[in-house]
Amino acid sequence: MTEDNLTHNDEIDRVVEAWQRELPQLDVSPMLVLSRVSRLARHFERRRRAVFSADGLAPWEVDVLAELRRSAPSYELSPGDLAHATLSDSATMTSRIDRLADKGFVERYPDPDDRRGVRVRLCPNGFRAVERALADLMICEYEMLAALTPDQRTELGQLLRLILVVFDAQGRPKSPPIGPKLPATPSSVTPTPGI
Amino acid sequence: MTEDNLTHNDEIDRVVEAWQRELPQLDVSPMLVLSRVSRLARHFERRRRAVFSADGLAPWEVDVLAELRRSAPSYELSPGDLAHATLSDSATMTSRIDRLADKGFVERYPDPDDRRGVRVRLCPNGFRAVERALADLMICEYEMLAALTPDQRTELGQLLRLILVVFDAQGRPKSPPIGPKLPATPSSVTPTPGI
DNA sequence: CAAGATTGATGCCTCAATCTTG
DNA sequence: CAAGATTGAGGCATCAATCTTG
Repeated sequence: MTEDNLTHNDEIDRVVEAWQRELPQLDVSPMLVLSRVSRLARHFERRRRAVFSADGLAPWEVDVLAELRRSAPSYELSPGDLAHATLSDSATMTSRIDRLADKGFVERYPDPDDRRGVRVRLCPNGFRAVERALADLMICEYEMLAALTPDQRTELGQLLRLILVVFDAQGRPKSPPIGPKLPATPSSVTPTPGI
Repeated sequence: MTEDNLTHNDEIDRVVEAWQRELPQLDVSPMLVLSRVSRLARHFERRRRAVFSADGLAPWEVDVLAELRRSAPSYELSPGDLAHATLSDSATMTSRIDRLADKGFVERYPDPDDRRGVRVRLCPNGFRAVERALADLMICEYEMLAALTPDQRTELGQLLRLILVVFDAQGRPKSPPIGPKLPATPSSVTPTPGI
């Protein structure tokens, strides 16, 4: 019965097949890439949560600490930098820094060059935590890619980059890089950024 | 022109380069795949939010309604089915169904075959909403993949499936497929599901 | 006014019970 | 006891408004 020839294997294959049956006039083939990306990201996030919980950390904590760790040798960034780097809201970052400071992982101090600004510095405590978490994470990630050959991993990374480059290149504007783009009523917005 | 050095282009290239500088002893190459997946998923989620907001819908609403829409011809599923299909918590699904029922998109009624169970049925209201949202989403997704040739899209989908199959195949057990154990010592776990 | 950061309100998700039924 | 669904508590994110400084 279920002896399909290699083509119908994961959940997305079944989803796309169902859409083609229900809405034959709609081309849902982009799902074969993007729904898989979403779904895989959710699985990955669950793994990250499990791995980090062994160290008493949450994924968002590692995200922030890792950003600071990589900013060596100063080990400090502004909240705005952190928000942009982690693709999160500015208000979210304020809250995150509060909690990380409470745990002694980072400390805040006023930016000497700009009185509006703040600098967030990584404490030794956070330094050790993030390095341990990262090592654990790499073991987990390595396992997740076990089904791929080295060449396939390289190829997969390159293909994903082709899509990401569009976002990260024009990524400077903190506003959503591309507007809602003609859903039903283009309400006089979105000057059509050149893709 | 852009033929030779297209190696350092997206954010993940810079991240990996920084880690190799800071922690040369740690192999972070899995990030070239998995960090890109995560990051792309976040970008994608933002787009989805923007697209659906034009229809007055949230991404999680479309997720649930789409699952019901594809369950034709009955157009009904149990909360547990929906939770599993959308990779979300059982409690989350209860809350979602509450809110969708308030909006008249779905309705709940007791399972005639199992008095513990509940059936969730798609209302005409939700039927129309999800079909419109899906059409808008496909336009958005198509644009996001514009940088790829058809062959590249196919290839990318296949490579992602190789990873997903491992999750979706053994996905039956509701417990996290792999325990939070072994942060440092790969002792005896990971039964290596035979692809 | 614009940029940077913060605050409070609101909404959604996760987790640990709890209740009912098989 | 196990499965299915629900509840309430707590945590985190998002949004709009605010305050300060360039």
